[in-house]
Amino acid sequence: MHDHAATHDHGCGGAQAAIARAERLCRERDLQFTRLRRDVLTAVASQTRPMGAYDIAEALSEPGRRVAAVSVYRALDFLTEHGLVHRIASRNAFVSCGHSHTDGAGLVFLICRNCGTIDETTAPEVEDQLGRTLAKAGFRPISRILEVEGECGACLGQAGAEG
Amino acid sequence: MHDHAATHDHGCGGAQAAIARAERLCRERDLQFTRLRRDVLTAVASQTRPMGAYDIAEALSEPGRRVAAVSVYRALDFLTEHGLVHRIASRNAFVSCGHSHTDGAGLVFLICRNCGTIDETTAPEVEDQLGRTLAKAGFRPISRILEVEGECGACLGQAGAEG
DNA sequence: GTTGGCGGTGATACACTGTAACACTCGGGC
DNA sequence: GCCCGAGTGTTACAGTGTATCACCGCCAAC
Repeated sequence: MHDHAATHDHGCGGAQAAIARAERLCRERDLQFTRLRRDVLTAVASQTRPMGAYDIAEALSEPGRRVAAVSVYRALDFLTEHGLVHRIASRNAFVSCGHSHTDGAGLVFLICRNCGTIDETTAPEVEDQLGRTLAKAGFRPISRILEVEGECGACLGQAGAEG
Repeated sequence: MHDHAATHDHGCGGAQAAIARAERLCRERDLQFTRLRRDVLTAVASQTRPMGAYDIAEALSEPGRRVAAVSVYRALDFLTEHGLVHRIASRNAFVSCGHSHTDGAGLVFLICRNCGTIDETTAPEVEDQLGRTLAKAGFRPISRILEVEGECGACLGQAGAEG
């Protein structure tokens, strides 16, 4: 249950890509990509499951370097503000952004109830329909969260093979 | 900001309807609609804005009757389990269900950033599209949350009239 | 070189959100 | 009377997030 490997470009390899993207974005926007922010992003991006702020703080703490949760929150604020990580409201946790758009709009998060892996996709048709529904209701959207909990394809395949 | 009135069937009148619906549902399913559960539902249904569990506990406490948050949580568990109230993940708060379906599927919550009012609607077209997207991704959904933050029609109308 | 401002960080404390565990009450069945 | 189960009261505690202040490093100004 705890050693479920990444199914696509997350995992340890994904962390490097996330870091590279962050470095580029910070250079473009003249932002400081400090060590703490890099470390927090690395920790989050090395997992396919959402990490809590305190988990991150613990993961980053070593003998001789204690990272307080409050520092992690500040780094997460920065990273989420610039679309490098996303907050999963239903879990109070964070995942690295798997895309390169970094605008944070129109995302759908698929959270597997079995293995805990989070998949991040976009669904333009859903966004279109939702936009129409909101317009009809006279509501002007600013941000939205769409999180689906269920069973991912990998777990369904395993269950089918085993059962 | 704090005296914004209900825009439709919420408010003090909505509470009575919610209670009536809850009583009927509990009778049908042979559930206990106890005083605490009724009081919690009344408190939640009398507001158009989502209430935190501790807000509810405070609202229910009087001289001579202290309602602990943990009791409120248990009542909320019961009420959410039977679709009488909904949890707003992005706010860690709860609202009374404005519909009579009580199955909790396919709901969209519209949260006004200005007045804090929550509107609850269904959007079958959005659900259809989302279902197709999930099927294409090989993901079997069990539950989903869809919460939109923005500006409600009432506030947009006021801003337009004032500005 | 020193000073002063500013953004980021460290650290403590605190507020808010949610759960675990246990005792008690109340009603129904034996 | 006794047991039993559901609901509630109570305390304690874990998890999540913010406020506040001090410190540090960098850079610009003097």
